[in-house]
Amino acid sequence: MAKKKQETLSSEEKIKEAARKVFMEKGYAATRTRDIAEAAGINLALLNYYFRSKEKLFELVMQEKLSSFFGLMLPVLQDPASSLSDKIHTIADRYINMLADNPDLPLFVLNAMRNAPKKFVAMLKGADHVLHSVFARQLKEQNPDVAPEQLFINIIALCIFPFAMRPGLEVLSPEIGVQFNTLMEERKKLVPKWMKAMLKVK
Amino acid sequence: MAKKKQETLSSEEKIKEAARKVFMEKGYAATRTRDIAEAAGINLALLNYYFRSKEKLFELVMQEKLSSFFGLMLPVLQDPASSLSDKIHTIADRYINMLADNPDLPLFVLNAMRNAPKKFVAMLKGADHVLHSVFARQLKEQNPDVAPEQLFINIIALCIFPFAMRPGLEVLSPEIGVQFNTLMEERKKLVPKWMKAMLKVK
DNA sequence: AAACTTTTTAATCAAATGATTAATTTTATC
DNA sequence: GATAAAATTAATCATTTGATTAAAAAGTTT
Repeated sequence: MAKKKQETLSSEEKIKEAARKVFMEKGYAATRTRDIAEAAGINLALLNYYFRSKEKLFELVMQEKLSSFFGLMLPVLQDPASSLSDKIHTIADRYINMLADNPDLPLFVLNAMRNAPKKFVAMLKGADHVLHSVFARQLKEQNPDVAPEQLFINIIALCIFPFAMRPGLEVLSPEIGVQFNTLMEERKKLVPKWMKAMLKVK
Repeated sequence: MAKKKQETLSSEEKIKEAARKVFMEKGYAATRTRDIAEAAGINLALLNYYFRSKEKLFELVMQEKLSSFFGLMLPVLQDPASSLSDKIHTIADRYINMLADNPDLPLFVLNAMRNAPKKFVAMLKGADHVLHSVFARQLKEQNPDVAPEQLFINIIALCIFPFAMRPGLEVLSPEIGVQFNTLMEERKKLVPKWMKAMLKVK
């Protein structure tokens, strides 16, 4: 069972796990350190014993989440060996897979970027060359008439936004809610096709 | 001057204005009623005098924002007189215009939908027929091979997501930051073209 | 097993926070 | 201009919340 594993985790790791869960679900401000302690099944004081403060613990989680979020994209953008089509396919496939398992990640990352742009800058030092990446160059080669930024925004938007707006979609159309996973699965093939079609637009 | 107008606002209206501003910038949990009182230039007790509680005031603002956010889209989706192409053009144009003036709106709405799906359901009662709208029917007519939900998601994603991810974009590529407004202006024409191209994808 | 270190706990603190109260000032009504 | 109603204020409450402390328990070393 999953329980067995949890029980054998160290207190430090139990707190981290709980912090990931609660911070992702409620965000920094709405999270109480007591929520985390309770979810972890540990004494509140242990949180400060291991992590000094709520903020430090949050930064740890944020660092992790930003890494897994951008780590999935950045190496692909810079890969000189793969074609543009390959890159688009890989990005769509990876993001849709990952977000199916981490539905709260997009909103968490968007909020983190908005609320702490400075820390965020520091974290992504060295990753700030999207515009001069191999990916951008390949986009430009394929379609010199549209700014590569536009198409970069598009692939990210098409892959990630559906997950961010899922709760809204479920209200606007309950049917979408029940078939959401299927729709996202379809998107793995559709996004590359759509991108290909958009690349032809002048 | 803009000041003149503000000074003549009633206390009630000053509080609402300040609440809009602070809630939009920081979200519900991170906002202190004292922040709002200070921004409004009124005594803290007046907030409760006019609005009973922080939560009631927030719901008022949320109601307003959701209305302006969805009110822009829903009538278009149901318009039997306009063509599919017209609808797409109208939606892109309106959203990009509106979000240029309200950059925090997307994240605010996404968070509101995620955090209070129940209240959100109540608010949008009667607007829950995206899938059976004229727009959805027109999409289906134009391309029976792709679920209309997919293309509905796409136009929303292409228009709204760039604003939600703007802080991230500015870090990933400072150049995008400076030319953001220009890029969004270009998108008014590009989004309809892209949608047209995507509609042909089987 | 004594001495020492690390981990864990219960109790508590100080500051922050949403809300209320009672008094005062301003505005409207007669 | 007196009287009542509405608006505003300063002071205060009760809780919540992040964090600390001092003591106890568990684990390690010699």
